[in-house]
Amino acid sequence: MRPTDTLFERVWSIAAKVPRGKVTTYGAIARALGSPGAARTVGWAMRAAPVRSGLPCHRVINVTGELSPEDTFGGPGVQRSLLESEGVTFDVQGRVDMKRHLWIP
DNA sequence: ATGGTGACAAAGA
DNA sequence: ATCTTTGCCACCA
Repeated sequence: MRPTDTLFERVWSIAAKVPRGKVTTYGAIARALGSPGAARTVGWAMRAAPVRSGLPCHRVINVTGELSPEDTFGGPGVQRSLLESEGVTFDVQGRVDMKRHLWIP
C-alpha cells in the first residue's frame, strides 16, 4: 500500500472506516497500524485531524469508554450527542457501552 | 539530530 | 471500585 507519509494519514484513513453507531479505541487503531504502543500518537492524530475532512473523530474514544475532553468538539456534551444520534448507548457513568459498540478494524 | 509534548494503556496502592 | 504513576511512540520546532 501506498506508504503514507505519516502515521496520521493512516489513522485518519481507518477512523473514516468506523461504521455509524460504532466506536473504536486508540489502541485498536494503533494495533491495526502495526504500532500497538502508539495509542497516544493516534490520539494526537485525532486532535490534529482537520474537521473539514469529515472524519468521525467522535467515534474514536479510549479503551475505557471515556470520551475526549468536552471542549474538544466545540462544546460540552457535543461528542456525546453526536454518538447518541448514531445510536450509541451510554452507561450511567456517561461511558460508551464498549461491549455493544466497540468496533475494531 | 535532540527535546518536548500528548483526544492513551496498563499496573499498583 | 477509583485514583495515581510509568511507559510507549510518533510529530513539530
